[in-house]
Amino acid sequence: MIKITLPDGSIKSFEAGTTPMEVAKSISEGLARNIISAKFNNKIIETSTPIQEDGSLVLLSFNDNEGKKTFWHSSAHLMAQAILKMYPGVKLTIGPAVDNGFYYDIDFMDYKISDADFPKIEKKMLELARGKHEFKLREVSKADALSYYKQEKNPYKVELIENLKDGEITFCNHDDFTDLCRGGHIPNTGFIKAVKLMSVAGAYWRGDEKNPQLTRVYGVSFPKQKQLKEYLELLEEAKKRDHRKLGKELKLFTFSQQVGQGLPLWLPKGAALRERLESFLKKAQAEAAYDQVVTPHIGNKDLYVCSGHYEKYGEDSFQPINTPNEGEEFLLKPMNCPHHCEIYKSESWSYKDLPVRYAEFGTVYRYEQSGELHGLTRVRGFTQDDAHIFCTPDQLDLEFKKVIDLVLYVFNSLGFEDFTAQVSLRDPENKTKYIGSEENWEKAEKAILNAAKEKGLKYVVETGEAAFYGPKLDFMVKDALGRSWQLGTIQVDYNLPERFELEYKGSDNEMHRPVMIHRAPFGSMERFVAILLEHTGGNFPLWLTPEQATILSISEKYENYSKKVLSLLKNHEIRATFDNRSETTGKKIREAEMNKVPYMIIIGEKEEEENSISIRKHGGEDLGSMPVEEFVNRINNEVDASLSKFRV
RNA sequence: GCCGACGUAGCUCAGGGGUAGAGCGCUUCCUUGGUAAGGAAGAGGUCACGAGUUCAAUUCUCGUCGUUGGCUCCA
Repeated sequence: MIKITLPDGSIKSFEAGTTPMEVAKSISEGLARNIISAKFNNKIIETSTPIQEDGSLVLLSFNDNEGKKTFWHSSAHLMAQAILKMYPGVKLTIGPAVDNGFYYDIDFMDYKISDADFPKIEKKMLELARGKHEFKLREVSKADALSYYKQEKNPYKVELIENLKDGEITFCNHDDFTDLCRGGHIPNTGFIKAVKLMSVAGAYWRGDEKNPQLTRVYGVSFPKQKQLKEYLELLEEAKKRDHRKLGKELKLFTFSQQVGQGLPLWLPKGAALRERLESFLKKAQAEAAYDQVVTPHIGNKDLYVCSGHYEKYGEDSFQPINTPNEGEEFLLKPMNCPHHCEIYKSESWSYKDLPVRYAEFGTVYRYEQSGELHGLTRVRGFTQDDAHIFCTPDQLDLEFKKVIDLVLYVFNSLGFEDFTAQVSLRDPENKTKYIGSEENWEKAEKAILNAAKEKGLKYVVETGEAAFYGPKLDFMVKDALGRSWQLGTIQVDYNLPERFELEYKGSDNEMHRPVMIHRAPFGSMERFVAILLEHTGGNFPLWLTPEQATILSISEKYENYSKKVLSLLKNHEIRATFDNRSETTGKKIREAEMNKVPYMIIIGEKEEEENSISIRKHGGEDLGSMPVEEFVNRINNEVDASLSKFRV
């Protein structure tokens, strides 16, 4: 007999060789119908895998993340089977589950495939799925595995097998289909009731561009048709929130081929919104004793040679600007930090002066690969809400915490509630590739971990993910649709102070090297606005939104009174407009709704007589009529409630 | 940069070897209206650009540029 520990802590005895499915049946038939795989001692196994020893067992359904993964991985097998039947001779490579489904990388040889072929592949998959073919995992010897794939003329699988150990190689069969696979499958293909192929894309064998290019087919599948429908609706919703679409509709920004790809043009509304964000942060930074600096958009190439950026990124950057002076070269600024280092160097410092905090909304230019450009989230010219803090190693701890406070303040003010942090530390196995003393790294890593803990951040630690010049803390926010985005970053840097030979005089009358902190709560203004757009769906917080209120007059007769109201609002610094076109009220309301204006002010005969205004909120709520003063107070209160002052 | 898809009016998109359509927007006129589209008329396009095939190309082929989904990259 073996003892199985279930997630609720209960321990049950079973005969050795019992399968997870039998365990499920012993609990309830309903459970047995729903489980699609299992996890035994933290290893994913099939529901039919006999268990031979004591251990803990988790039964997985499609609702569990790991269950989903096995479901999607199994679907990849099914897709491969369908594709192999329709395109005989294609070479399969790998077919894993990913966060939103699965893919299979296939060498299609001479076949061409496009999304027009998807419906018939989907049909074939469902047809095959209905056969309820069991997924059967079996061990094969390395020699047999190799000879099987050599005979199949599949060099990719052969390469994969060559890197595996004999005795650890398993094949998975279902129906007439065989695949190299380590396992973790659903019981049979019949569970797959809905499939949708999403896209084809090129992908290199093993992710290396020197290798042959394969065709990656992405798909998603579900146990119920209804779930597929819901998923597709979610995608539709995401599409509606796409910042590129909203940016166009709300007239925030645009691009022009004439100007150049990846170079955003901010339209008046977008520019004003961005400035509002900037002054919001400037105010907080002033409170936190940052000094604003301004540096030029270009710098002598030697500056970036000194910083090391030229060596590392020069090749892929905008090419140097030459001048009539022989040998003189300038670069478009790819980073603000070298400039700030030079500002630091312009005077001598005592430990009593530190920390020094230089902040700049610095526009930088990077020649991102053309295929990587994407709306405002990946561009070639963007403005960082950059700042560099020069401090003594002893001040690092406190400074880091202060930066976290600032980042949290920014997130709170903008309604990002669901975020996580990632602490990136050194690779303990390979400490030689990092610059800076052991002692300082220890200090910095401890400082970050302490700060994260003390500030109550939800964080994960990634060892080996630190930059060569220092550890860092990145913030990932989730938008309204649960998608994760990296925003703010705080990085410790030992490298630049070294390269620029930055110094301060310590209390011991000796010169010492300061530590630098790079930080950007927004990351970049472009990226941040994009994410904010997707997060809010274009319904910005009142303090930020381009148009807080719009006056809709019932007819031209009320134009004078409307204008009077408009100027009253403007006197109170409320961003209001007046729609005095000769359109019906219904139409004006519809357009204001689509432009996502938070408050609509309706003015007609009644309002003019009463010397009041009627308010409709975005979304349809009728707030009735009120004096202008009351409305002004309402707006101010709402802004104040969402936007607290930053205090250190 | 690489692979696939796409590029038609300011915007969203239909069409298709015989040289172009809708809705919205815009202009003018009528209408003066009460909480998500009032009516009419009009202007607006070398069908991304360049070459090729063809009697004829916006349509087919190739190339370029751009957009887009991925891959690789991201100071």
